[in-house]
Amino acid sequence: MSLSDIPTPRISDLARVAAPAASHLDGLNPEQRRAVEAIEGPVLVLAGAGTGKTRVLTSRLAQILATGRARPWQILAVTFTNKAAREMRERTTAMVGPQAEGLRWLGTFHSIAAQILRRHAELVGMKSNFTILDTDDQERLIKQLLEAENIDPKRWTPRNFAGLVDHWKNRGWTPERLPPAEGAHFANNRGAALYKLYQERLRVLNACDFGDLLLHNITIFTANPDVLADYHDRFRYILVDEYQDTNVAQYLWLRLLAQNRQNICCVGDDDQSIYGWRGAEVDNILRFERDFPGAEVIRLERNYRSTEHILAAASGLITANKGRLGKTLWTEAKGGQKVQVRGVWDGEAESRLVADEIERAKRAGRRFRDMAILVRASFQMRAFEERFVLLQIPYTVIGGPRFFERAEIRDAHAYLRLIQSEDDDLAFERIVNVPKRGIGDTTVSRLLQLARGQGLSVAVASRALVHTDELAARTRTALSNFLRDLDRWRSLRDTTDHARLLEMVLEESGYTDALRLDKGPTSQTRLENLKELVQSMAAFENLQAYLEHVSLVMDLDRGASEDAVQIMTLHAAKGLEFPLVFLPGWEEGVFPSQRSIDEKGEKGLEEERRLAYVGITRAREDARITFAANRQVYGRWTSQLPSRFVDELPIAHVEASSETGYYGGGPGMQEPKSRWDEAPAFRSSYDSPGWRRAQTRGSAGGGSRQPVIEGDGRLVAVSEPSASGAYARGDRVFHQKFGYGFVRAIEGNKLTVSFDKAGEKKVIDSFVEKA
DNA sequence: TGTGGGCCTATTTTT
DNA sequence: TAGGCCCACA
Repeated sequence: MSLSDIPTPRISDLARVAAPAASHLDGLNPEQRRAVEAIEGPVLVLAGAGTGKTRVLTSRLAQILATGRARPWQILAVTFTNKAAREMRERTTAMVGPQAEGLRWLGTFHSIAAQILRRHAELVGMKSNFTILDTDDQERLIKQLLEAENIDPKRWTPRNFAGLVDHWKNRGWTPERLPPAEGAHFANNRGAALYKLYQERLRVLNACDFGDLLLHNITIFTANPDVLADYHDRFRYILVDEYQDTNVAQYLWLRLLAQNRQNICCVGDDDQSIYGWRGAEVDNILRFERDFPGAEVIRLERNYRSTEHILAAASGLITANKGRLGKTLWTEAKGGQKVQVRGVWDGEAESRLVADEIERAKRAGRRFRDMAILVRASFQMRAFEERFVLLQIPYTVIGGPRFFERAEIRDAHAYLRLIQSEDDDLAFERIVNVPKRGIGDTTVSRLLQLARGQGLSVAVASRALVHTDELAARTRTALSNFLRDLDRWRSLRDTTDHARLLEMVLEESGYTDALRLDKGPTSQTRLENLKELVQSMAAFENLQAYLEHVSLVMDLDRGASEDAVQIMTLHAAKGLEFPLVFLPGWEEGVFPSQRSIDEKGEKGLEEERRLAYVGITRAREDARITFAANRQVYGRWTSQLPSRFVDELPIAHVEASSETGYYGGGPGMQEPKSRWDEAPAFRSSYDSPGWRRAQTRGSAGGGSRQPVIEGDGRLVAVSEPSASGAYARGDRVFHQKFGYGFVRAIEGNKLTVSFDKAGEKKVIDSFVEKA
């Protein structure tokens, strides 16, 4: 949520802001005010998109503090992202002043759970300086485990297993509590045993993964009532953001903490639950009232973001979902632009259209940064990027490979981790031979073996080994040099500034030299990334604090404030808003994603629909949906049907038009129905809802009936044998993609056409028309 | 220890 | 189509 959730202040409001008295209540609408003032007892705030959710949360914090019900450190306020936590802190500070600094239990689920776990680590057999593994470490650890257990890593990938473990932990299942059927999912019923082994390895490494943070908390609370009672005493009020995204483990954690005082306030929107695939349980929000009897449910339905048509279009779409708590958003911003829906010939035409409109909007005075392109999947981004580069439209891709996940950053962190804790085997393995120092895989696996056998960490085992004749002389020297360097760096740790220390390490280890010598195209960027890393460290007190930060805060606030069009996935767009939003790729299979439907059926489809809802509601003034008849996916041309979501938009709030539109795809392809420049032609698509078409397609006989054309226009799979014979050799024809040409040969429904510009191509007859 | 070729796989990803 | 990964080979 952003500042614009707040209704635009009037002059009178501004005057009032100056007065300190209870200003956090000013300008709230009645429902918001109720949500802020209902402090005691369980409260569920159903906050629709753009209804001022963050405002309510922060005002509520302010209210609790202002009424003296609790001191800042007696409030637990949890969010999912660091960004949300930061924003809540900032906005609360703006309301109540420095008092907000004391909100030491305001943070993400994971960071708060980590703090709690550090205090009681010994209760689950860990030391309080445990390492938090990220997914990469996790997968490498699992890989070793699977290798040791002789499990075919091709058939059963580490990633698979990591995913399963994550899923189990999200559901609150420790190895002991894992339902027997679950273990059967991996490596012929060995899942449960492997899970146990994995947890044992973690314990030996004094490490835990993200899922463990919550899970260990739950174990501690359940097994130690006194500890839990201590937190009951401490946390007088609990606030939860984005409650619809909580998984079972988070839910259990919250319930344990809230069970005594019942002062829990959860804010969320069931219609914006889009993380089911990551373990989020919409059920948590749906059954809040059962879990917390006597809970007050408050609906925020007044939207301050979007115009009437946008809101109505989104609301209409989402009504197709079952099992909603139900909200009806309304706004005072009447009128405005209808949601535009356009069909285009292919992905290229789509990017061309969007780029054109962006340029037009820019000329009309809109800033680039006020426009966003929200895609379902990142492969859709490329077409836009290419087009933008060509036209020199500035853009930024939000998300994508993240800073802390880059190899060079992780290498640097591995050095730091190893300096911080000698026992960090994963860090040791990562950089023992990076840069190359002649300690090959053979040596490393021998070290590992030795360490395992003696129950030592690899570093300690190595230390012993360099004094024996076990290793070849050259390897031994290399290893002992490496250990010596490590010792030296470690001895400097407490006296040297940590940023400076990293600089030294990178230089002295030869890491930067190796990069400088590397002629690869990315080495320059990587050096710059490292430089940036060193700079970012300055903000932290010491190495320990820094490392804690990077393991939990995988985002670096990097100034992306230039005026550029924003490209991102729909997921990444949640919580954001833009005056003008483009929603491309509304095609069956792309959006809704085929895979979601295949894997989760109706549930998956509903989540996709919520994603569509999130997409539309990001727009303040203007939402523009497009779908293409043809698209290149993984190098093959496929033809697409318009998304069923297009059909589900209430027609009164939609404006359908087409420039190059070609309603291509399924049965409709049979007759060269050509263009449908006029809206009426488009409307006919509403008469036969997309889903019905999709079903027809699915059941209309074996196999794919979609025409699939190779990149060169060669047909590899045809739909119906269509009305050919309409063409003869020498006919002049027009093709949407290739332009004008003459028919050279006819083979069933395939025409060989010599195009004026594009040369000779084979095309399906229904893709051309007589010129 | 480095490299080239063949093979495989392809959503979404708060921590 | 394209990028990543593994293995074989030098």
